[in-house]
Amino acid sequence: MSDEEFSPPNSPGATLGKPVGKQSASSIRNVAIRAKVSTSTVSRAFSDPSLLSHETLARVQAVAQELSYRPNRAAQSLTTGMTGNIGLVVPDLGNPFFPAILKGFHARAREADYSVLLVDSDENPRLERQLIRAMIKQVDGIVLCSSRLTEQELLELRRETTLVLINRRIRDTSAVLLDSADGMRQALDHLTALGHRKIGYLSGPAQSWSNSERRRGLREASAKGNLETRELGLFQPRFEAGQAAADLVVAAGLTAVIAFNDLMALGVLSRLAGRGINVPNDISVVGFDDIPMATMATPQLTTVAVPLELAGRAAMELLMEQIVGSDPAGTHEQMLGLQLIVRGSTAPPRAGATVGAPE
Amino acid sequence: MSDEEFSPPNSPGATLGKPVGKQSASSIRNVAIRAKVSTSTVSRAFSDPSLLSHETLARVQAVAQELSYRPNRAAQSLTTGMTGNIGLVVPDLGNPFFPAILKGFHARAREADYSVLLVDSDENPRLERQLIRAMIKQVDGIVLCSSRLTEQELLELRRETTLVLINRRIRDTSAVLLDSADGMRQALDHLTALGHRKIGYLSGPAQSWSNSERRRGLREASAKGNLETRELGLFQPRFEAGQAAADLVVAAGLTAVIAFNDLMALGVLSRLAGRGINVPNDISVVGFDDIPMATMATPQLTTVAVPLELAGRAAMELLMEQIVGSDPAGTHEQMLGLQLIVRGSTAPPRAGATVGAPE
DNA sequence: ATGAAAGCGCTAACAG
DNA sequence: CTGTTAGCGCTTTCAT
Repeated sequence: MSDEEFSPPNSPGATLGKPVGKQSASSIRNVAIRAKVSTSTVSRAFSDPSLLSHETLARVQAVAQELSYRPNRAAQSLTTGMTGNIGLVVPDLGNPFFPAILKGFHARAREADYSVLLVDSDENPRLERQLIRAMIKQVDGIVLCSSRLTEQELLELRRETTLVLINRRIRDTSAVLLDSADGMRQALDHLTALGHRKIGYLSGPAQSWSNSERRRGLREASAKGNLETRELGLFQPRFEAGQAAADLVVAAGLTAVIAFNDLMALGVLSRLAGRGINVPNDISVVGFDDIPMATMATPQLTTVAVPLELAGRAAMELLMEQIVGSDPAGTHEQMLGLQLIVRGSTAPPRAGATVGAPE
Repeated sequence: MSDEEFSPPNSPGATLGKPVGKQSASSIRNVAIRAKVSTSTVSRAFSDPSLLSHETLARVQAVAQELSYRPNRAAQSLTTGMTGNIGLVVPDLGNPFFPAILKGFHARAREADYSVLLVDSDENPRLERQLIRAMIKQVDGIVLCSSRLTEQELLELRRETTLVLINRRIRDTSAVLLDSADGMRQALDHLTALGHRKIGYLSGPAQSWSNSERRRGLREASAKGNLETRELGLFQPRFEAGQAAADLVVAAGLTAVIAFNDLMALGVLSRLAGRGINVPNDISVVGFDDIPMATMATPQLTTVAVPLELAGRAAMELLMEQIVGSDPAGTHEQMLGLQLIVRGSTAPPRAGATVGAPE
């Protein structure tokens, strides 16, 4: 009933326009003719050269070369059912997290001669659903980064296409997972080693698997006692949210805070600086997610590095395993480790421990 | 002769694999049958509903809805010659500059119901050429960001597809330009107003149009006298290059430096901090390119903001103008302004002018 | 080892 | 307004 699913395209350019489809310059036919073979032979020259005699193969290749012929993917796709495209859905390109994944993903895809169809869902589940539907027929598989869809919807999707999830875990579905719980453990170990006892965590989006993992890490660590943790949030994973959160951190009298991601961490830093509070001497700040160039010049910030490019590659790998692999139904999970990076002056809490203060 | 152009795909997954193309679940035919009309009618229901009687239209839509039918783009593309895809080529997704453009681009493309095929050329002209060739038949047009190709090659491309350039200018080709020369002027005005007289510019890639524009701005400003400028570089637009450049700046005894982009600027900052040099009191640093979250927490850095998302949108707009527009041959240039952003404490040079120093 | 023929899903004349 | 016909470029039996 809703006009959402059907909706004949109405925007400018929607109805594929102009160029009437007569004949294209270098079709398989032209090659066939000039090489004095049938189109089937040309086809075979590309799909399985071993089927041809050396002579014909050479001749066909020569002609193809000369006419700079390349098989038409759309036509191929019609007959084979395979598109040679794979889709990547990210919630927000503005978040540096995702281009990094995209980079690794694209690199692996290119090596395998796949094209990448990109979609930015703007953190909007409705839009995400819509865009996925729109591209599902154009791709051989889809990778969803930190999808905002319900498990229900994802399982449904899984039935219609090959699916790989990044940072999301549902049954019988391949996924690349970043070991956020362990990252949290590392961060807490670090801070407690420095003597911090009152540590806050700025919680990210509710639907975020990473976030729930980090919370799990947090709970497990505080259960071991010896430190008091405090969850703040939920926040949007944005700079501005970090700024707002900074005040809460101060009010709560925490000596250290771990932010859902670098964007927020930088926001915290900025607000703290604005209030004349020294980092890390007054408050230590740790940020998840690795945006190296964003935080590299910010030595007062400790980060938990996430191997994003690797995750992208891994996702493509998992996808291909299902698409061309021997066991299309087999699903796998791959867990990638995080790593704590301490750059410059990380400080123990002011009232705190035995170590001498830097600076 | 080079194996580069031909090369039958050899990598895993290259030869479009498995699913043999029998019949697809909900083709136009099924809809036609169930709606008791011909396929043409169904086709028309989507391409130009006004051609049908209200009754048939309603019926067809109902059935289509029910079978969740969507026209197959590959098939459409075969007959119409239009793919509904547009390609975007960026030199490096790792550079936050490009995802920002991509974001705006994607948003506009989506509104017009186009899909985005993304390509990362890794700053490698050879790869760029190759990847463009590979996708040229799959798209209705291509947007090239800061292309590393020669003018020659670009003009050739222009003959084979619809082309829009971002930050590159060649004859008879639509382009979105960012007014870097003016940005440079703003930066220099700012610095000279503060009393700086010895200002350096960390030059970016040689092929970069932005870079040559900025150099032009620099030369024009210094020609007006009253300040001594110094060009350092060329550098790769990366954090590490900024670190290296910082030492040159110090050695040259400059009081202010303008970096080709934020990444480099952050590199400079980091190195300067490492050497115990205070920014902005000892040396003022200005960075081009807007990566808001990267520099927002770095108030000691002044930046010249580049309207990236806007540029992305504009590029898509220009592209559509040619693809579906009335004047396919007409090419346009669009110049977008930059804006200087002074965040926190920008200082006059130490030995310098009349203004009181902050802090 | 190669060719002939059929058809993938769709659109575009051309009738009516 | 709607149906019929003929492909678009390619792959795939099925012959040979």
